[in-house]
Amino acid sequence: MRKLQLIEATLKSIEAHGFQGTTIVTISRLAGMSSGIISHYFGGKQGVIEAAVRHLLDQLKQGLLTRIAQAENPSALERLMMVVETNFSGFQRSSSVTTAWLSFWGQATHDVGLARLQAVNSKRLESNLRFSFRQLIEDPQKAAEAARMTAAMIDGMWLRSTLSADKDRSFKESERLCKEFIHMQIHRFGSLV
Amino acid sequence: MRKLQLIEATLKSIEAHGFQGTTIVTISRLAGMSSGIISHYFGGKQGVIEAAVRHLLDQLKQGLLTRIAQAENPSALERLMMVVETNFSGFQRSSSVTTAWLSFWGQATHDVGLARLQAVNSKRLESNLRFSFRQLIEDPQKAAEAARMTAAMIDGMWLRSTLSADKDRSFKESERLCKEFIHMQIHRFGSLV
Amino acid sequence: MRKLQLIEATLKSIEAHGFQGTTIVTISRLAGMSSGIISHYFGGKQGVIEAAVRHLLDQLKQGLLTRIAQAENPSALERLMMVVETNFSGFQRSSSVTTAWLSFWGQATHDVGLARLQAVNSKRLESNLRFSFRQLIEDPQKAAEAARMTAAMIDGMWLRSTLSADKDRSFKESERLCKEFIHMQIHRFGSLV
Amino acid sequence: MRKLQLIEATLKSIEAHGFQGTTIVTISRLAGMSSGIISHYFGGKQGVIEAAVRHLLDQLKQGLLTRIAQAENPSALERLMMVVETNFSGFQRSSSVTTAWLSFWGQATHDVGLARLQAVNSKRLESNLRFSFRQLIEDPQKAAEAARMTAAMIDGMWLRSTLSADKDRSFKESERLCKEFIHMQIHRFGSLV
DNA sequence: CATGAATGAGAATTCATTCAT
DNA sequence: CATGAATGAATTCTCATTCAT
Repeated sequence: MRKLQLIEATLKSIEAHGFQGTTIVTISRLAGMSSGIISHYFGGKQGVIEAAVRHLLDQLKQGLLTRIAQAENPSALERLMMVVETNFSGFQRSSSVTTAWLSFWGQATHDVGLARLQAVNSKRLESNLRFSFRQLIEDPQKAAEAARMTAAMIDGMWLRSTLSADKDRSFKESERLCKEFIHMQIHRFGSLV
Repeated sequence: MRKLQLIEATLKSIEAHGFQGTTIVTISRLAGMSSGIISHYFGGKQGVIEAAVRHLLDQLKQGLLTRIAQAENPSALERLMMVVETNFSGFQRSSSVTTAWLSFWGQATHDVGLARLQAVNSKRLESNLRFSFRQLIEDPQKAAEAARMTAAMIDGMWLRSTLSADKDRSFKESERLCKEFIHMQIHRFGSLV
Repeated sequence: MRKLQLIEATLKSIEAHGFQGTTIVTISRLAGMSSGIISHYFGGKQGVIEAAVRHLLDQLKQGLLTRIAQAENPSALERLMMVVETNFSGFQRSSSVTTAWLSFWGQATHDVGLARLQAVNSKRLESNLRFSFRQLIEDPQKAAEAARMTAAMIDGMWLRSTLSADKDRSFKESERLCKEFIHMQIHRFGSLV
Repeated sequence: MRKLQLIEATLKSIEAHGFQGTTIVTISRLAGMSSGIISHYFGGKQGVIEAAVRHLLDQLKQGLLTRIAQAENPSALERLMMVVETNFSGFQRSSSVTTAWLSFWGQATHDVGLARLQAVNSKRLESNLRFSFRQLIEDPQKAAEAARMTAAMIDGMWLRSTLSADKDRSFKESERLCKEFIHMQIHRFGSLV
């Protein structure tokens, strides 16, 4: 309840003031609460930041699960498309989220807690892709490679879009190219289709 | 001379203490100089940070130019390989540089100076790739797309390697896969070879 | 409450360390509070300085009002004496106040905020005097001149006393001479008495 | 030579940047010299400030002496007028000088060196006036009082003019009123004319 | 439980002084 | 003699954390 409001206020603050400019006061004011509440609920500033990262990761995970659940018995190819769509969903495109992601990456190298979370997320993306590719590409080696490349393509496209001037257009084009890349992979190596 | 030493100290400090933990004191101490020297040479902390980014961008630019100059009359394909090699060179893999890059990306969204530098760099990579792809792929649309995808692949692979546990292995594999991806593109669309 | 304590500490600090030697630390220490409190209450050092000036001006204004209120239906001449007495009252003679006034004058030429406050105060003294002189001197031109000269006499006497070695004696003598000067004026031009 | 240039630069700097904003760099830049030169010639910042005060006092002293020398055998009344004229001369009205005077007064209470210089100057003005008044007013007590009041009137008028919005007009009027005040004194007490 | 006033350590910046050239 | 690069102490301001109400 209040925790979630504070997490959302944290993302908003990072969007509005940047990671450096985000203080306990900017967060609590955006949440319409007192500054003391953050230490009370999260133990400190560090705590609410980590909680916000966890929230982003969870949104990504839940986004894919929801998509899969809504489709009935999706094919492997459909699942791959869903992975892409999830990573380029409106939520992941939103200013507050993109700015936060970038900041978190920068912090991750010096915060073991964030680093661990980041590693889990990174591996999950690749593993999700590999799972589906394996059903389409016979050679496990080739499937793993396809997953690895697709993961990089998704992250790279997302990164370049986030940092581009015309984000909306760029995100749209990125999603298209990622999907095309997946088809390219299957076309080349696929033998099980 | 002294300016370069301070820039290198800045990168070292970001590696050692993180972007947030980097202060004028950590930088000047690593450079073996007084704290006042930074304001004297760069006008302030902001100044030395921007100078450090410019330095990284310049290293990337010079790295490619040097590579091209050393080869005599490199083919378009060779040039593409050189772009990849430059982005995965030892310098770009070094801890101080990778941590700095990540931090800079995080800052770029709230610092117009850094944002501009980042935009220039991003466009240069894509434009370098497009230039070479155009000599190998007849359809300019396809060549542009190949450049765009390759740029994302390079950035994504670099990002994932930087954040991975076994960076060395990951960087090596990343370079291989990026090159393979270029070949894949030319194999599919190439008609001018 | 706390604001007033800080203002008094500011005056004490200027007395003890001079205007230049007065820092946020000397003020807060004299007030027995933390240094951060000044930014919290006054927005910064500049703020507490301006508040202190306002306080001095207010004391001067209230000093006269109180004096007038205590007397019942004072005559114009009595009011003129009260103006003099107020400007040479114990408060205005106190070290912390005299040092502060001198410093403020020095600052006023380069601080628009202080300059405005100083102008208000200067005009109030002259206008108070003019009001009473008009009831004693028929010619308004002469009354205005008397006010102007008396204001200068008061400021000049106060200034010279403040900077003199034997302040106490000098202030006493100054008050006497200022009053004598007023009588001199009325004796010369007065026609309404 | 160089010393004088630095003193003039000091006054210019106080005019341009205020007393607080005046640094060794602003002074030396205005003098077109290096920053080190000040320590070399005056031993430090404090030194050049004191030298500047001495310069102002000297200008005031010399101003009167020159005026007296130019007139041949001036009468006591003429000498009194000259004292007033000297204190309201163009030099004493100039921005760089007025700002400096005010700053010096503020400093004098916490700098024994400046305090001594200020005392000398203050006494000289009164003593100059007393010398002439004694030739016009028989009662030495009355003559001393006239000198004391005139000195205060001059300082007060100068102070109020310096701090007023329309300095030029105010200085002119001040000079007139000070002279009128002197005549008023002689008219009242004078018996030797 | 929630608030927000108060603390004080830490940061960037300024600047008088020094000293090698 | 003169310079100005380098130093580092001092200052202001920020802000995470604490705690009495």
